[in-house]
Amino acid sequence: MAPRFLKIALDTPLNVCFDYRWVGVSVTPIVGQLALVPFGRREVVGLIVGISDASEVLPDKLKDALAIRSQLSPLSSQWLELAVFAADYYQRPLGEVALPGLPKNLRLPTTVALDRAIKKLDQDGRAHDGTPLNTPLLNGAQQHAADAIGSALGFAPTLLYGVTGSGKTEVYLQACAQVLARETEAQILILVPEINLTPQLEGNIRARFPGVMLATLHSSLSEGERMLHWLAAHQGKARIILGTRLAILASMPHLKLIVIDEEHDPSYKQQEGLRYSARDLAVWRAWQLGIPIVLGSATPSLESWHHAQSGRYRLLELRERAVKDATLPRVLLLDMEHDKPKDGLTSSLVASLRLRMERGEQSLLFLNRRGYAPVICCESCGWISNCTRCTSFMVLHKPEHRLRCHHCSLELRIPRCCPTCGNVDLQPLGRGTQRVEESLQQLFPEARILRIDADSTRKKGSAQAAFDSVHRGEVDILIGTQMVAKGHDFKNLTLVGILNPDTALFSQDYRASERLFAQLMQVAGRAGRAAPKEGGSVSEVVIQTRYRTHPLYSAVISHDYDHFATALLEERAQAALPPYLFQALLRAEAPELATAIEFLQLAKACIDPGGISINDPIPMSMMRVHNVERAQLLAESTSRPALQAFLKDWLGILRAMKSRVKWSLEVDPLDI
DNA sequence: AGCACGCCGACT
DNA sequence: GTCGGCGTGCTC
Repeated sequence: MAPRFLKIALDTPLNVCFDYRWVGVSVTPIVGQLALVPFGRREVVGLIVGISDASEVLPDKLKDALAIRSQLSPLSSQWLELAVFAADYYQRPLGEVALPGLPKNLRLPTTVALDRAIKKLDQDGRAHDGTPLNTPLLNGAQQHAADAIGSALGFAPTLLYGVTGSGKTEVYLQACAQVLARETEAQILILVPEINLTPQLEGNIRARFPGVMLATLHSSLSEGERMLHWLAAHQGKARIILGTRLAILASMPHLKLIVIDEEHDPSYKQQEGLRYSARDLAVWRAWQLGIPIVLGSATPSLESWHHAQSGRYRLLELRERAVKDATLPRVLLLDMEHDKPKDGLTSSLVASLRLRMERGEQSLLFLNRRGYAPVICCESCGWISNCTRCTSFMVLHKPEHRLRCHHCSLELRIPRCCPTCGNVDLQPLGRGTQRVEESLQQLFPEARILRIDADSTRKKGSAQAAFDSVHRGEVDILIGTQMVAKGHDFKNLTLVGILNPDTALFSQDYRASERLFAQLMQVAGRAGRAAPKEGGSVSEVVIQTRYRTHPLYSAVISHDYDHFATALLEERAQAALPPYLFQALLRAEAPELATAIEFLQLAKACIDPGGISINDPIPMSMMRVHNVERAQLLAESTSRPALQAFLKDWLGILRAMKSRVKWSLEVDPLDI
């Protein structure tokens, strides 16, 4: 038989596919299969994206492919199209999109792990019975939403806007039940921001659908588990796939519904490597497959809200809390100008905490700043603890007796005296969770206080243990960073105190207020999720602020996302900002800022921008990290296709420049 | 990105 | 005399 030529995508930054000869007779290659090939001096696994009788490559350069992974059914043409779309949209090589999403064990020269996983799945003779167990009764709004989602056919994007505690999860589950019942092979993808924060969801799904196989896909799986779960999804055996953003690139041949929980959450955006938005790719995938997709949130992203307002997405609303008699908490603003805080706590907040203590109820204090103090300073000469490698402060971590840079992880012992003037009196400035914990312990010596932040939960499983002890009622006052804001359903929590949100009000970043609002609503939503007890407290959220008249706080007080979002959208429209504008950010880094800026100037000058507006290069807001200096260049257009076409040409030129400067492009950047 | 080759500094 | 620093060049 004449040799066949395989076009293979490999995981390299080179923006091309590579041709190989296939001379095997017993195996006929198929597009979508994986193949082991020699590449330079190594052997790697690539994806067959084309097969033909001829190759443009000179015959003496061509090598033979070594093996085809024929025990694995080919990835579908639709999955391939998804990878091609993502590669084009984010301007990355196809192989860099298609291959890193596969389990590492699939990309090894040996197939033992694959063969083992296949065997294990073959032995699983589950009935695939989608009948739900113990389905709770929904309220009217929930039932309407579940029916609307569950019965939708074709591409039907829905924004499920439901206040915190309104029972969105139950709506998803009952919509899932309808889809599973209707189509015997249907698969459902449920995306969550971080799997660790929603361990109860996995349990809920298993309990509800004991007859169907559930596969989870997230970054903390072991390689063996990842292989097994990915394969279960690929073979169609897993009918519910629960995962984080990376799961959007899984192979699910019978995908019939996509659910994106907390769709506004920034963790759907990958912040390194291929900087994709799992939410956006999910919408594309639903469109491609012609299936319904639900985006759920109490504080939808402005992008999604905009689509709902314009009618592109269907809007479904849940305005009531699902638990009978549970109401949204009362929100109060504590004016720090009049009630001067001592150790970061106003007297009113302290009184509220005391009240909860007396009634045996739990309180939560939210401060989005870990460590003891964000900086220490010398009062006599003005020295402050700057990081020597970054444009940032070294944060005081008192328990460890260390100064730590949160950007490059540089650690120093706390200096005995000022490095410039020798003064021994170094003072912590500002406060983080550790310092608040210390003050609370002095204020309430008898209280059981627990701090939850990235530092207190470094060990694997310790976050879960901490949350469990809160649920068991072993904690009176919980203090934490945004880790405590999401998802948790604390039944006995009646007070949420928000310590220092003002800094985000006047940020340079135009998305800061959208994020702050979402965060405040989220953490406020931890309070009052159960019906109030006889003689118990009314659930309250208290916000310590110096700007009590700020419209953002007015919106939080009235739980009024609609008006707030509409006002923000109006501002964005007037200022010509996303979602009315599309952006791409070119970043460059070098030992010296000037080198990075120079490169970006060259990048700006090397092309006729046409209708695209290219700003001037500027240093990044965190200019230096780990002794690398960084700058950025923003390209904008009101037309997404125009921007896409421009980027394709631009990247071609930039790649051809072969500059020594390290650069990268981000499409639809979140942080500018 | 890997992984080689290649040409200059301090060490068993 | 070697080990090893990272510049630069290539991968069907």
